[in-house]
Amino acid sequence: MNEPIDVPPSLLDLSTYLLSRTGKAARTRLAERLARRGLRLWHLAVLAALADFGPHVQRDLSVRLSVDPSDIAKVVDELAAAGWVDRSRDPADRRRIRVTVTDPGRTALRELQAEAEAVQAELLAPLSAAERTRLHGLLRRLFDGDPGTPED
Amino acid sequence: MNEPIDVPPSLLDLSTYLLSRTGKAARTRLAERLARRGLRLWHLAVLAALADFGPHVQRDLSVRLSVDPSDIAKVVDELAAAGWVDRSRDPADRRRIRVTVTDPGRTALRELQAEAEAVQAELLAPLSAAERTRLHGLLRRLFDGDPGTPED
DNA sequence: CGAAATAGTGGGTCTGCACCCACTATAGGT
DNA sequence: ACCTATAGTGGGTGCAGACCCACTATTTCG
Repeated sequence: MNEPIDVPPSLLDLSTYLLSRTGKAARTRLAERLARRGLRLWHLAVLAALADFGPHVQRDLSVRLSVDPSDIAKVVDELAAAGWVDRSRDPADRRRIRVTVTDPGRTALRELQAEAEAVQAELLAPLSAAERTRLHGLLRRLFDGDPGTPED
Repeated sequence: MNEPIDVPPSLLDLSTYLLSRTGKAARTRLAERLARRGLRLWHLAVLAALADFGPHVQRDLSVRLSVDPSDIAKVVDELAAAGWVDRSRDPADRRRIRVTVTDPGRTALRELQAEAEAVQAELLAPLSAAERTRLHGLLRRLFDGDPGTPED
C-alpha cells in the first residue's frame, strides 16, 4: 500500500479511477485487519448476514450473498470451527444445514464491525462528519442503483 | 458481477464496505472494457502517466506508479507492441530506456478515457450532475488525504 | 582498471478470488 | 421402488495482482 508519489491527473479526473482506487484502499485495509485474526471478508459478510437476517440454510446464504455454494461451505466451516456459528441439519429436510450465529459469534461480529469502523476513521480522516455522512449517502445510492432524492 | 439480492444492512452501514464494494464494481467494469481491447488497468495508467508528465525512463515510471520495475517492463513492452509508445536508449546513459507516447498512443489514451467515462456514466447513473461533482470532490480528498476545506 | 551500483528483463512464486465438476446424502414425484 | 432433483462438500482450475530473484548490460567510483 505505498501511496504513489504522483498520480497522472488525467486519471484523477475520472471518478471511475478514484472510486476504484479508494475502494481498493478500503478493501485492502479491512482485509489486512481481518487477516490478523485469520479471517477474510466473507467471514464478516456471512456473519453479518446471519445476524441481520437470522439463521439461514447454506443454500440461501449462497444466494443472498451471490457466492458459490461450495465457497460458502468453506467459510461456514471456518466460522463453525471458531464457535461463531452452529450448524444443524434441518430435521424436516436432512439435506439442508441450518446455520445460526452463536453469542460468541455476535460478539465477534461487533469486534469486526469495530475494525471496519477503525478503517473508516483512517480512510475518512480528511472529511468532516457531515461530509462523511454525505459520502455515505452518495455511495449508498450508487450501491443499490437507487435514484433516491436528489438534493440539488 | 451479479448484484446481491439483499445485502446485510449492518454492512451497508459501513462506509468501508460501501467504498470497497462500489470501488470493486468500478474496477471490474473498467477492467472488463479494457480487457475487450486486450488491455489491463496498468496500460491505461502508464499511458496516462506518459501523456501527463511526458517521457519517462522506465525506472521513474515504476517509482511514480509504485509498480515493480519488472512489471513496468512488461506493460511497456505491450504498449510498444501496439505502437503506442516508443522506447529509446538514453544516449547519455545507455542502461536507461526512455519511454514516450506516440500519436497513436495519445489517440488510444483518449479512447480508453472515453471507456472510463462510459463506465462512469453507468455507475453514477443514480446521481445528479451536481452530486457527481460532489462525490468526485469527496473521493478526491480521500484519495490524497488532503483535508481541503471542510464546508460544514 | 576493477569493484560496486544501477536499469532493465525473463521467469518464476504466492495470494485471493471466482468458478466449476464430481460425488454423497437425502428428498420428492409418479 | 425408481428416477430425478437438490443440498452440501472436497478438490480442483484459471486469472490477476503484487512481489521477487537471477542475470545482463552499462555506468560510476575508488
